[in-house]
Amino acid sequence: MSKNKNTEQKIFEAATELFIEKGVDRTSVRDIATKAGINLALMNYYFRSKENLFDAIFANLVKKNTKDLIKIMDSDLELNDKISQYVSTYIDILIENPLLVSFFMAILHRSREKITEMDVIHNLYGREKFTQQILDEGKKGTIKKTDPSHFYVDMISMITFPFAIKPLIMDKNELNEADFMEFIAYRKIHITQMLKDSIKPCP
Amino acid sequence: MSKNKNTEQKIFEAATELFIEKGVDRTSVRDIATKAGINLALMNYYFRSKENLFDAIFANLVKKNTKDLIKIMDSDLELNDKISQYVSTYIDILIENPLLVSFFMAILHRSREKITEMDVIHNLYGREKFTQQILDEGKKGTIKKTDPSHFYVDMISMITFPFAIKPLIMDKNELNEADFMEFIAYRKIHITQMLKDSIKPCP
DNA sequence: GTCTATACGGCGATAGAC
DNA sequence: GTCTATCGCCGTATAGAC
Repeated sequence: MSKNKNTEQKIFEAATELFIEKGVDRTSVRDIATKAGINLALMNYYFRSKENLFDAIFANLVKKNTKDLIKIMDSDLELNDKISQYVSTYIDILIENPLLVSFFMAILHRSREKITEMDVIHNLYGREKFTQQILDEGKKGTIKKTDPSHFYVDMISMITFPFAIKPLIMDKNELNEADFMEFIAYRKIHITQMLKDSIKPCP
Repeated sequence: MSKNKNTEQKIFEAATELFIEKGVDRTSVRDIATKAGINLALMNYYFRSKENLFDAIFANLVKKNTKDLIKIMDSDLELNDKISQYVSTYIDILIENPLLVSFFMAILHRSREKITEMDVIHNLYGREKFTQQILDEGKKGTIKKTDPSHFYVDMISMITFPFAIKPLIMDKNELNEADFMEFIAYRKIHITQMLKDSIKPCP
Protein backbone atom coordinates (compact mmCIF):
# COMPACT_ATOMS: atom_id res chain seq x y z
CA MET A 1 0.00 0.00 0.00
CA SER A 2 2.75 2.37 0.91
CA LYS A 3 4.68 1.15 -2.11
CA ASN A 4 4.38 2.32 -5.68
CA LYS A 5 2.26 -0.64 -6.71
CA ASN A 6 1.72 -3.82 -4.85
CA THR A 7 3.00 -7.05 -6.31
CA GLU A 8 -0.35 -8.59 -7.00
CA GLN A 9 -1.28 -5.56 -9.07
CA LYS A 10 2.00 -5.63 -10.99
CA ILE A 11 1.48 -9.26 -11.93
CA PHE A 12 -2.12 -8.61 -12.92
CA GLU A 13 -1.25 -5.69 -15.16
CA ALA A 14 1.75 -7.33 -16.80
CA ALA A 15 -0.25 -10.45 -17.54
CA THR A 16 -3.16 -8.44 -18.91
CA GLU A 17 -0.94 -6.69 -21.43
CA LEU A 18 0.81 -9.89 -22.48
CA PHE A 19 -2.38 -11.91 -22.81
CA ILE A 20 -3.95 -9.27 -25.04
CA GLU A 21 -0.82 -8.78 -27.11
CA LYS A 22 0.49 -12.35 -27.55
CA GLY A 23 -2.45 -14.47 -26.55
CA VAL A 24 -2.83 -16.58 -23.42
CA ASP A 25 -1.28 -19.77 -24.77
CA ARG A 26 1.76 -18.00 -26.15
CA THR A 27 2.44 -16.16 -22.91
CA SER A 28 4.41 -18.13 -20.33
CA VAL A 29 4.36 -17.50 -16.61
CA ARG A 30 8.05 -16.65 -16.95
CA ASP A 31 7.20 -13.90 -19.44
CA ILE A 32 4.74 -12.49 -16.94
CA ALA A 33 7.21 -12.60 -14.05
CA THR A 34 9.91 -10.87 -16.11
CA LYS A 35 7.57 -8.15 -17.33
CA ALA A 36 6.23 -7.57 -13.82
CA GLY A 37 9.78 -7.41 -12.52
CA ILE A 38 9.14 -10.06 -9.93
CA ASN A 39 9.97 -13.65 -9.32
CA LEU A 40 8.31 -16.58 -11.00
CA ALA A 41 7.10 -18.08 -7.75
CA LEU A 42 5.13 -14.99 -6.82
CA MET A 43 2.65 -15.69 -9.58
CA ASN A 44 1.65 -18.90 -7.87
CA TYR A 45 1.62 -17.27 -4.47
CA TYR A 46 -0.98 -14.68 -5.46
CA PHE A 47 -2.92 -16.61 -8.07
CA ARG A 48 -3.05 -20.34 -7.74
CA SER A 49 -2.35 -21.05 -11.40
CA LYS A 50 -1.98 -19.42 -14.77
CA GLU A 51 -5.50 -20.42 -15.73
CA ASN A 52 -6.81 -18.86 -12.54
CA LEU A 53 -4.99 -15.63 -13.29
CA PHE A 54 -6.46 -15.69 -16.76
CA ASP A 55 -10.00 -16.06 -15.45
CA ALA A 56 -9.55 -13.05 -13.19
CA ILE A 57 -8.07 -10.95 -15.98
CA PHE A 58 -10.75 -11.87 -18.46
CA ALA A 59 -13.54 -11.05 -16.04
CA ASN A 60 -11.93 -7.73 -15.28
CA LEU A 61 -11.53 -6.85 -18.95
CA VAL A 62 -15.15 -7.57 -19.73
CA LYS A 63 -16.41 -5.68 -16.71
CA LYS A 64 -14.21 -2.64 -17.28
CA ASN A 65 -15.02 -2.31 -20.97
CA THR A 66 -18.75 -2.92 -20.83
CA LYS A 67 -19.53 -0.62 -17.92
CA ASP A 68 -20.33 2.47 -19.99
CA LEU A 69 -22.19 0.46 -22.62
CA ILE A 70 -24.49 -1.11 -20.09
CA LYS A 71 -25.23 2.28 -18.59
CA ILE A 72 -26.37 3.49 -22.03
CA MET A 73 -28.41 0.38 -22.74
CA ASP A 74 -30.25 0.59 -19.42
CA SER A 75 -30.80 4.35 -19.57
CA ASP A 76 -34.07 6.18 -20.27
CA LEU A 77 -32.84 7.53 -23.60
CA GLU A 78 -35.18 7.44 -26.55
CA LEU A 79 -34.43 4.54 -28.94
CA ASN A 80 -32.76 6.52 -31.72
CA ASP A 81 -30.47 8.37 -29.32
CA LYS A 82 -29.67 5.18 -27.52
CA ILE A 83 -28.52 3.56 -30.73
CA SER A 84 -26.33 6.53 -31.71
CA GLN A 85 -24.70 6.75 -28.31
CA TYR A 86 -24.14 3.03 -28.04
CA VAL A 87 -22.44 2.80 -31.43
CA SER A 88 -20.29 5.85 -30.82
CA THR A 89 -19.22 4.86 -27.31
CA TYR A 90 -18.47 1.28 -28.29
CA ILE A 91 -16.27 2.38 -31.18
CA ASP A 92 -14.44 4.84 -28.94
CA ILE A 93 -13.67 2.07 -26.47
CA LEU A 94 -12.26 -0.13 -29.23
CA ILE A 95 -10.22 2.70 -30.73
CA GLU A 96 -8.59 3.04 -27.32
CA ASN A 97 -7.73 -0.64 -27.32
CA PRO A 98 -7.84 -2.04 -30.85
CA LEU A 99 -6.67 -5.54 -29.89
CA LEU A 100 -9.56 -6.15 -27.55
CA VAL A 101 -11.92 -7.65 -30.13
CA SER A 102 -9.31 -9.89 -31.66
CA PHE A 103 -8.26 -11.07 -28.21
CA PHE A 104 -11.83 -11.69 -27.19
CA MET A 105 -12.53 -13.71 -30.33
CA ALA A 106 -9.45 -15.82 -29.67
CA ILE A 107 -10.71 -16.53 -26.14
CA LEU A 108 -14.13 -17.41 -27.48
CA HIS A 109 -12.46 -20.15 -29.51
CA ARG A 110 -9.99 -21.19 -26.81
CA SER A 111 -12.45 -21.39 -23.92
CA ARG A 112 -15.70 -22.27 -25.66
CA GLU A 113 -16.64 -24.78 -23.02
CA LYS A 114 -16.49 -22.52 -20.02
CA ILE A 115 -17.25 -19.14 -21.50
CA THR A 116 -20.97 -19.05 -20.82
CA GLU A 117 -20.36 -20.14 -17.24
CA MET A 118 -18.45 -16.95 -16.54
CA ASP A 119 -20.96 -14.70 -14.80
CA VAL A 120 -19.52 -11.53 -16.21
CA ILE A 121 -20.20 -12.61 -19.77
CA HIS A 122 -23.91 -12.11 -19.34
CA ASN A 123 -23.43 -8.35 -19.19
CA LEU A 124 -22.26 -8.42 -22.75
CA TYR A 125 -25.22 -9.27 -24.77
CA GLY A 126 -28.85 -8.22 -25.11
CA ARG A 127 -30.04 -5.92 -22.32
CA GLU A 128 -33.71 -6.31 -21.41
CA LYS A 129 -34.69 -2.66 -21.43
CA PHE A 130 -33.24 -2.09 -24.88
CA THR A 131 -34.92 -5.20 -26.21
CA GLN A 132 -38.21 -4.01 -24.81
CA GLN A 133 -37.84 -0.61 -26.44
CA ILE A 134 -37.46 -2.20 -29.87
CA LEU A 135 -40.50 -4.39 -29.31
CA ASP A 136 -42.54 -1.42 -28.04
CA GLU A 137 -41.66 0.75 -31.01
CA GLY A 138 -42.61 -2.12 -33.28
CA LYS A 139 -46.04 -2.34 -31.69
CA LYS A 140 -46.60 1.40 -32.03
CA GLY A 141 -46.01 0.94 -35.74
CA THR A 142 -43.41 3.68 -35.92
CA ILE A 143 -40.79 1.15 -36.96
CA LYS A 144 -40.77 -1.97 -39.06
CA LYS A 145 -41.40 -5.22 -37.24
CA THR A 146 -37.90 -5.97 -36.11
CA ASP A 147 -36.55 -8.98 -34.29
CA PRO A 148 -34.49 -7.54 -31.42
CA SER A 149 -32.07 -10.46 -31.32
CA HIS A 150 -31.14 -9.96 -34.98
CA PHE A 151 -30.97 -6.22 -34.54
CA TYR A 152 -28.58 -6.64 -31.66
CA VAL A 153 -26.40 -9.11 -33.54
CA ASP A 154 -26.27 -6.79 -36.55
CA MET A 155 -25.23 -3.91 -34.37
CA ILE A 156 -22.36 -5.57 -32.53
CA SER A 157 -21.25 -7.37 -35.70
CA MET A 158 -20.82 -4.13 -37.62
CA ILE A 159 -19.18 -2.37 -34.69
CA THR A 160 -16.69 -4.98 -33.57
CA PHE A 161 -15.86 -7.22 -36.52
CA PRO A 162 -13.77 -4.66 -38.44
CA PHE A 163 -11.33 -4.59 -35.52
CA ALA A 164 -10.94 -8.35 -35.70
CA ILE A 165 -9.96 -8.19 -39.37
CA LYS A 166 -7.98 -4.98 -39.01
CA PRO A 167 -4.81 -6.33 -40.71
CA LEU A 168 -6.86 -7.39 -43.73
CA ILE A 169 -8.68 -4.08 -44.05
CA MET A 170 -5.47 -2.11 -43.74
CA ASP A 171 -3.67 -4.27 -46.27
CA LYS A 172 -6.43 -4.37 -48.86
CA ASN A 173 -7.27 -0.66 -48.72
CA GLU A 174 -3.64 0.36 -48.25
CA LEU A 175 -4.30 2.16 -44.99
CA ASN A 176 -1.80 3.07 -42.31
CA GLU A 177 -2.72 3.15 -38.63
CA ALA A 178 -4.16 6.67 -38.82
CA ASP A 179 -6.12 5.88 -41.98
CA PHE A 180 -7.62 2.86 -40.32
CA MET A 181 -8.78 4.92 -37.38
CA GLU A 182 -10.37 7.38 -39.79
CA PHE A 183 -12.07 4.48 -41.56
CA ILE A 184 -13.40 3.30 -38.21
CA ALA A 185 -14.48 6.76 -37.08
CA TYR A 186 -16.57 7.10 -40.23
CA ARG A 187 -18.36 3.93 -39.30
CA LYS A 188 -19.98 5.64 -36.31
CA ILE A 189 -22.25 7.55 -38.68
CA HIS A 190 -22.47 4.77 -41.19
CA ILE A 191 -23.55 2.04 -38.77
CA THR A 192 -26.02 4.28 -36.96
CA GLN A 193 -27.60 5.14 -40.30
CA MET A 194 -27.82 1.52 -41.40
CA LEU A 195 -29.43 0.47 -38.15
CA LYS A 196 -31.99 3.25 -38.25
CA ASP A 197 -32.80 2.48 -41.87
CA SER A 198 -33.35 -1.14 -40.93
CA ILE A 199 -36.16 -0.29 -38.51
CA LYS A 200 -37.70 2.80 -40.06
CA PRO A 201 -40.20 2.17 -42.87
CA CYS A 202 -39.82 4.22 -46.04
CA PRO A 203 -41.98 7.36 -45.92
CA MET B 1 -1.56 -44.52 -53.60
CA SER B 2 -2.71 -48.11 -53.55
CA LYS B 3 -3.37 -47.73 -49.84
CA ASN B 4 -6.48 -46.35 -48.22
CA LYS B 5 -4.91 -42.99 -47.60
CA ASN B 6 -1.31 -42.04 -47.77
CA THR B 7 0.47 -40.98 -44.61
CA GLU B 8 0.93 -37.36 -45.57
CA GLN B 9 -2.78 -37.05 -46.14
CA LYS B 10 -3.62 -38.73 -42.85
CA ILE B 11 -1.40 -36.30 -40.95
CA PHE B 12 -2.84 -33.36 -42.84
CA GLU B 13 -6.44 -34.30 -42.13
CA ALA B 14 -5.92 -35.19 -38.49
CA ALA B 15 -4.10 -31.91 -37.88
CA THR B 16 -6.77 -29.92 -39.67
CA GLU B 17 -9.50 -31.29 -37.45
CA LEU B 18 -7.52 -30.78 -34.27
CA PHE B 19 -6.43 -27.26 -35.13
CA ILE B 20 -9.99 -26.21 -35.84
CA GLU B 21 -11.39 -27.93 -32.79
CA LYS B 22 -8.80 -27.22 -30.09
CA GLY B 23 -6.76 -24.42 -31.59
CA VAL B 24 -3.22 -24.60 -32.93
CA ASP B 25 -1.42 -23.83 -29.67
CA ARG B 26 -3.39 -26.36 -27.68
CA THR B 27 -2.78 -29.13 -30.18
CA SER B 28 0.50 -31.00 -29.71
CA VAL B 29 2.35 -32.92 -32.38
CA ARG B 30 1.80 -36.00 -30.26
CA ASP B 31 -1.97 -35.39 -30.48
CA ILE B 32 -1.69 -35.20 -34.24
CA ALA B 33 0.39 -38.36 -34.54
CA THR B 34 -2.00 -40.31 -32.32
CA LYS B 35 -5.10 -39.13 -34.19
CA ALA B 36 -3.48 -39.90 -37.55
CA GLY B 37 -2.51 -43.35 -36.27
CA ILE B 38 1.12 -42.85 -37.17
CA ASN B 39 4.38 -42.21 -35.43
CA LEU B 40 5.49 -38.89 -34.11
CA ALA B 41 8.59 -38.78 -36.28
CA LEU B 42 6.58 -38.99 -39.48
CA MET B 43 5.20 -35.52 -38.90
CA ASN B 44 8.67 -34.09 -39.16
CA TYR B 45 9.50 -36.24 -42.15
CA TYR B 46 6.63 -34.87 -44.24
CA PHE B 47 6.35 -31.36 -42.85
CA ARG B 48 9.45 -29.78 -41.42
CA SER B 49 7.76 -28.44 -38.32
CA LYS B 50 4.40 -27.91 -36.69
CA GLU B 51 4.33 -24.29 -37.81
CA ASN B 52 5.02 -25.38 -41.36
CA LEU B 53 2.18 -27.87 -41.24
CA PHE B 54 -0.07 -25.15 -39.88
CA ASP B 55 0.78 -22.80 -42.75
CA ALA B 56 -0.14 -25.47 -45.28
CA ILE B 57 -3.38 -26.30 -43.51
CA PHE B 58 -4.42 -22.69 -43.15
CA ALA B 59 -3.77 -21.94 -46.80
CA ASN B 60 -5.78 -24.99 -47.78
CA LEU B 61 -8.70 -24.05 -45.55
CA VAL B 62 -8.92 -20.54 -46.97
CA LYS B 63 -8.63 -21.73 -50.55
CA LYS B 64 -11.17 -24.51 -50.17
CA ASN B 65 -13.79 -22.38 -48.44
CA THR B 66 -13.52 -19.25 -50.56
CA LYS B 67 -13.58 -20.95 -53.96
CA ASP B 68 -17.33 -20.72 -54.50
CA LEU B 69 -17.56 -17.23 -53.05
CA ILE B 70 -14.94 -15.88 -55.41
CA LYS B 71 -16.74 -17.45 -58.34
CA ILE B 72 -19.88 -15.55 -57.37
CA MET B 73 -18.06 -12.27 -56.79
CA ASP B 74 -16.33 -12.42 -60.16
CA SER B 75 -19.41 -13.55 -62.07
CA ASP B 76 -21.53 -11.48 -64.46
CA LEU B 77 -24.55 -11.54 -62.16
CA GLU B 78 -26.50 -8.35 -61.66
CA LEU B 79 -25.65 -6.62 -58.35
CA ASN B 80 -28.80 -7.54 -56.40
CA ASP B 81 -28.57 -11.20 -57.36
CA LYS B 82 -24.88 -11.25 -56.62
CA ILE B 83 -25.52 -10.02 -53.09
CA SER B 84 -28.28 -12.58 -52.44
CA GLN B 85 -26.19 -15.46 -53.76
CA TYR B 86 -23.08 -14.39 -51.88
CA VAL B 87 -24.86 -14.12 -48.54
CA SER B 88 -26.69 -17.39 -48.99
CA THR B 89 -23.66 -19.36 -50.15
CA TYR B 90 -21.40 -17.95 -47.45
CA ILE B 91 -23.87 -18.86 -44.71
CA ASP B 92 -24.26 -22.37 -46.14
CA ILE B 93 -20.51 -22.86 -46.01
CA LEU B 94 -20.38 -21.79 -42.38
CA ILE B 95 -23.36 -23.93 -41.42
CA GLU B 96 -21.38 -26.88 -42.79
CA ASN B 97 -18.42 -25.94 -40.59
CA PRO B 98 -19.53 -23.68 -37.76
CA LEU B 99 -16.12 -23.51 -36.07
CA LEU B 100 -14.43 -22.02 -39.11
CA VAL B 101 -15.02 -18.38 -38.23
CA SER B 102 -14.01 -18.75 -34.63
CA PHE B 103 -10.88 -20.61 -35.68
CA PHE B 104 -10.05 -18.02 -38.27
CA MET B 105 -10.47 -15.18 -35.78
CA ALA B 106 -8.17 -16.94 -33.35
CA ILE B 107 -5.54 -17.24 -36.10
CA LEU B 108 -5.94 -13.59 -36.96
CA HIS B 109 -4.93 -12.80 -33.40
CA ARG B 110 -2.26 -15.46 -33.13
CA SER B 111 -0.50 -14.79 -36.41
CA ARG B 112 -1.16 -11.09 -36.90
CA GLU B 113 2.37 -10.42 -38.08
CA LYS B 114 2.49 -12.86 -40.93
CA ILE B 115 -1.13 -13.08 -41.96
CA THR B 116 -1.09 -10.51 -44.74
CA GLU B 117 2.02 -12.11 -46.20
CA MET B 118 0.11 -15.29 -46.91
CA ASP B 119 -0.78 -15.11 -50.58
CA VAL B 120 -4.01 -16.97 -50.18
CA ILE B 121 -5.41 -14.36 -47.83
CA HIS B 122 -5.84 -11.87 -50.63
CA ASN B 123 -8.62 -13.92 -52.11
CA LEU B 124 -10.69 -13.24 -49.07
CA TYR B 125 -11.52 -9.65 -49.18
CA GLY B 126 -12.83 -7.10 -51.66
CA ARG B 127 -13.00 -8.44 -55.24
CA GLU B 128 -12.46 -5.81 -57.93
CA LYS B 129 -15.40 -6.63 -60.15
CA PHE B 130 -17.86 -6.47 -57.28
CA THR B 131 -16.39 -3.20 -56.05
CA GLN B 132 -16.74 -1.78 -59.53
CA GLN B 133 -20.37 -2.81 -59.76
CA ILE B 134 -21.21 -0.90 -56.60
CA LEU B 135 -19.41 2.19 -57.86
CA ASP B 136 -21.13 1.93 -61.26
CA GLU B 137 -24.60 1.63 -59.77
CA GLY B 138 -23.83 4.63 -57.60
CA LYS B 139 -22.98 6.70 -60.68
CA LYS B 140 -26.16 5.63 -62.44
CA GLY B 141 -28.03 7.07 -59.49
CA THR B 142 -30.09 3.93 -58.94
CA ILE B 143 -28.52 3.43 -55.56
CA LYS B 144 -27.39 5.71 -52.76
CA LYS B 145 -23.79 6.80 -52.85
CA THR B 146 -22.21 3.87 -51.12
CA ASP B 147 -18.60 3.33 -50.14
CA PRO B 148 -17.78 -0.20 -51.37
CA SER B 149 -15.22 -0.85 -48.64
CA HIS B 150 -17.79 -0.17 -45.92
CA PHE B 151 -20.44 -2.13 -47.77
CA TYR B 152 -18.14 -5.11 -47.96
CA VAL B 153 -17.19 -4.89 -44.29
CA ASP B 154 -20.86 -4.66 -43.31
CA MET B 155 -21.66 -7.70 -45.38
CA ILE B 156 -18.99 -10.04 -44.06
CA SER B 157 -19.46 -8.72 -40.51
CA MET B 158 -23.14 -9.59 -40.46
CA ILE B 159 -22.57 -12.96 -42.13
CA THR B 160 -19.63 -14.28 -40.14
CA PHE B 161 -19.64 -12.63 -36.72
CA PRO B 162 -22.65 -14.51 -35.33
CA PHE B 163 -20.72 -17.75 -35.75
CA ALA B 164 -17.85 -16.34 -33.71
CA ILE B 165 -20.17 -15.54 -30.80
CA LYS B 166 -22.30 -18.64 -31.24
CA PRO B 167 -22.02 -19.77 -27.59
CA LEU B 168 -23.23 -16.36 -26.43
CA ILE B 169 -26.16 -16.23 -28.83
CA MET B 170 -27.24 -19.74 -27.92
CA ASP B 171 -26.98 -19.07 -24.22
CA LYS B 172 -28.74 -15.71 -24.19
CA ASN B 173 -31.61 -16.73 -26.48
CA GLU B 174 -31.82 -20.21 -24.98
CA LEU B 175 -31.28 -21.95 -28.30
CA ASN B 176 -30.12 -25.49 -28.88
CA GLU B 177 -27.99 -26.46 -31.87
CA ALA B 178 -30.97 -26.78 -34.21
CA ASP B 179 -32.47 -23.49 -33.02
CA PHE B 180 -29.21 -21.73 -33.68
CA MET B 181 -29.08 -23.04 -37.22
CA GLU B 182 -32.62 -21.79 -37.73
CA PHE B 183 -31.60 -18.41 -36.35
CA ILE B 184 -28.71 -18.36 -38.80
CA ALA B 185 -30.80 -19.51 -41.74
CA TYR B 186 -33.19 -16.63 -41.16
CA ARG B 187 -30.26 -14.25 -41.43
CA LYS B 188 -29.91 -15.08 -45.13
CA ILE B 189 -33.05 -13.08 -45.86
CA HIS B 190 -32.45 -10.58 -43.13
CA ILE B 191 -28.91 -9.62 -44.14
CA THR B 192 -29.74 -9.48 -47.84
CA GLN B 193 -32.62 -7.14 -47.03
CA MET B 194 -30.47 -4.89 -44.85
CA LEU B 195 -27.77 -4.62 -47.47
CA LYS B 196 -30.22 -3.81 -50.25
CA ASP B 197 -31.92 -1.20 -48.05
CA SER B 198 -28.54 0.38 -47.42
CA ILE B 199 -27.95 1.09 -51.11
CA LYS B 200 -31.49 1.60 -52.42
CA PRO B 201 -33.02 5.03 -51.75
CA CYS B 202 -36.54 5.11 -50.39
CA PRO B 203 -39.05 5.43 -53.25
C1' DG C 1 8.97 -44.51 -45.65
C1' DT C 2 8.37 -45.97 -41.20
C1' DC C 3 9.80 -47.10 -36.87
C1' DT C 4 12.34 -46.71 -31.86
C1' DA C 5 14.75 -44.08 -28.96
C1' DT C 6 16.22 -40.06 -27.20
C1' DA C 7 18.03 -35.23 -26.90
C1' DC C 8 17.05 -30.78 -25.20
C1' DG C 9 14.68 -26.94 -23.78
C1' DG C 10 10.77 -24.65 -21.85
C1' DC C 11 6.67 -25.25 -19.39
C1' DG C 12 3.69 -24.78 -15.01
C1' DA C 13 4.07 -25.57 -10.36
C1' DT C 14 6.01 -26.20 -5.64
C1' DA C 15 9.21 -26.90 -1.48
C1' DG C 16 11.70 -24.61 1.61
C1' DA C 17 15.13 -20.96 3.13
C1' DC C 18 15.01 -16.25 4.57
C1' DG D 1 6.00 -11.87 1.05
C1' DT D 2 9.78 -12.83 -1.58
C1' DC D 3 13.46 -15.41 -3.05
C1' DT D 4 16.40 -19.76 -5.03
C1' DA D 5 16.32 -24.13 -6.56
C1' DT D 6 14.41 -27.82 -8.58
C1' DC D 7 10.79 -31.21 -9.91
C1' DG D 8 8.45 -33.75 -13.42
C1' DC D 9 6.29 -33.26 -17.64
C1' DC D 10 5.54 -32.30 -22.28
C1' DG D 11 6.87 -29.69 -26.24
C1' DT D 12 9.49 -29.99 -30.89
C1' DA D 13 12.88 -32.08 -33.34
C1' DT D 14 16.40 -35.50 -34.85
C1' DA D 15 19.60 -39.71 -35.28
C1' DG D 16 19.79 -44.00 -36.79
C1' DA D 17 17.95 -48.95 -37.28
C1' DC D 18 15.01 -51.46 -40.34
